[in-house]
Amino acid sequence: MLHQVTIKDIAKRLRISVSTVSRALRGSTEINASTRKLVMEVAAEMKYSPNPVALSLKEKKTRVIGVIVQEIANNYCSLTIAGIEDWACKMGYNVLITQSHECFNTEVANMHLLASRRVDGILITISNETKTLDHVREVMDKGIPVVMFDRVSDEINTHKVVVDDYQGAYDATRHLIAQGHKKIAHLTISRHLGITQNRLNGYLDALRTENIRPNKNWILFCDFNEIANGQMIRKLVKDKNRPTAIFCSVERLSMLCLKVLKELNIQIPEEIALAGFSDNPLGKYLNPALTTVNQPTFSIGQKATELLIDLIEDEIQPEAFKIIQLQTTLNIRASSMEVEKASNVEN
Amino acid sequence: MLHQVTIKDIAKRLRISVSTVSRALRGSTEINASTRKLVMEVAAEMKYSPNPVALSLKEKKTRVIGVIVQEIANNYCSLTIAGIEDWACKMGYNVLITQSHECFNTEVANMHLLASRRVDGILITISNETKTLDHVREVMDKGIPVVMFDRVSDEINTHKVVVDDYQGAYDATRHLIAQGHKKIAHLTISRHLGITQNRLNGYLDALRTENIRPNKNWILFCDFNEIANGQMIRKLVKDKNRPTAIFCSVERLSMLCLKVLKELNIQIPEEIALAGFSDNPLGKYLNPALTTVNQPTFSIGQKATELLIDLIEDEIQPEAFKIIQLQTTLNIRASSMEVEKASNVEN
DNA sequence: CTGAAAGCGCTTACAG
DNA sequence: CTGAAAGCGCTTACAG
Repeated sequence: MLHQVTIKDIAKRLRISVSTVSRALRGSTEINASTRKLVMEVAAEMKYSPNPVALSLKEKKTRVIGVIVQEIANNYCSLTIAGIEDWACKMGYNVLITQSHECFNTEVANMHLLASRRVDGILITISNETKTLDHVREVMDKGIPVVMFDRVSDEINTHKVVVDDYQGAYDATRHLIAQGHKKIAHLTISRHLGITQNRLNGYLDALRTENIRPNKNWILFCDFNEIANGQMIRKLVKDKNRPTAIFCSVERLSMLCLKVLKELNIQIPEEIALAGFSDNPLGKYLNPALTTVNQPTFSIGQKATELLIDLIEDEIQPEAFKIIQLQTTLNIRASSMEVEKASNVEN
Repeated sequence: MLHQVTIKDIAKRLRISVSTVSRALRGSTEINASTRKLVMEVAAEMKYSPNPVALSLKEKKTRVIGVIVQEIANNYCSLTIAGIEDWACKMGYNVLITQSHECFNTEVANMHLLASRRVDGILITISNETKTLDHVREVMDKGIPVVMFDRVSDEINTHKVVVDDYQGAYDATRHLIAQGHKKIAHLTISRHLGITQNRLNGYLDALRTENIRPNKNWILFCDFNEIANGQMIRKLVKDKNRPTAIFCSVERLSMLCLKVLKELNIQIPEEIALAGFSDNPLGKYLNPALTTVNQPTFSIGQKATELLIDLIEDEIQPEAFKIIQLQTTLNIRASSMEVEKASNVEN
């Protein structure tokens, strides 16, 4: 790299000390106005820009926020990241993104990486595999604030930003019931994740309101083995006593359902209706258009970042941590509508 | 932030000098093996991790790569970013992502931000609005290497990674012709972008092979005003002499076409066939499943990062810069298939 | 109002 | 083999 201009260069040029240059640049009041003007002019002329690395070393602040998500290329994640970037940028912070790829060990390694990079704070949504939270406690003990979003954990005492998973699942299930369904299956992910429990409870409570007894065989906990998942779904829908509707807790499973049902030539929604959590803007163009519970992903990112920067910059720590719960919205589309209604579908 | 342990702490604990600690940690050969062992043990015990900020200041290297994309939440961008992260991570670099939001001024500001953050190199795909490249030249003149990907510019002499836009457009258009179409429209973006020109040329040359005269009214240059774009499309397809197929140069326009055609109750592909560049994994689930030209986005990110790190780390600059051209693949689906064929469609 | 000095955490040429 | 010193770019308490 060629030489970047430093305050030393400005000082030399003006034959004054670096202290004076520094003070002039920072707008210190104890500097002679004319000196200040001179320094500013020369700085502009030489295209001086302060070296943040030097500042970081001095201040022990990097103005960098570390983020751990599952997968950048995942639509949900990238929308959240956009929200994070948005708020961070406004507040003069930069963002360092890492991915766990849903692997616990990678998540732990990322935590250490971010801490060693001396980020000012960390935003995390935990992996599917994560069951212990020592790695999170460890960085918090080092004094690095952490805010959890989306997939959070009760074991960690800090600010959290989630969507109202319970309500979202409840609304979707109530909708399926309103369409006449009583035999509703639920496809979900790791049993031990908070969002799994909350969405499951929303589903169960919705059934309960209509005195529908849940069928254990219709609640499927899936993992990341798409082939095995596909077989579970195939078994579910080929059974004599099969459900007439399926509610999926994540987009990935909705898509897999769509695929399997098409392969088996099962009509949606005539034979089996479909609804699921998803934020993909293409959802409405699917075949059939998919009924989705949408999450305010961009806002989640923004809000989590706002809370984190508060923790970073506030002298006094809050006596109580906040749990922000954002509302989901239900988008009813062809995949779950009674057939006669489906003809005048939204686009 | 609480106190993070430094080499000074280790030195104090062992009553030796920081120089010795530093050398032991770095595995210098001129250190007594037993001293070295001791230092390593204490460092591990105290959970020492070197402060990269101090190193950056000394080495004038941050091991951070800056990236400028249009929009993180855009599927194409996030896939590329995943590839960038992948390679950077392997090489021990971190990535700082910024977004131009397709705005020239923001792109320039991001360029300055990244330079002032002292990134070791920059990866950029230019905005829709970008017509002058002085901001790119400026950072390169400061000694910060730049690699361009996707939307590149002839005016800048550096490594570039692109897909074979010409061939991708050519293949898609040839396919439409093979399906019996002669009246093929082309929807594209800013006229002055390289990718626009290349895709347009691929389209035109494909028509030429069959002696089909291009119709100027069927080549639409769109911008970001979705309403105006929608009206252009509506006008196109409501015309008496309308095309029987539309080839879109970007996903956004394919989706808009889909929307407009559905609104007008025009059957796809029976009345108008559709094909377009897109990498959305949901493409095959669309209604109808969309014929797409797919780009190897992940590889683009990886390759661009590889070339950038070469520029950063190699002592001698290459005498000639490379232009890497990656191949697209055509995925033929229901939106462009002759109806009788469409019945046994892939899923 | 201005300057010399110390210090942030680390490395390394120079002495010994 | 080990240590004291200088330096990366900057800020700021201390003197004057």
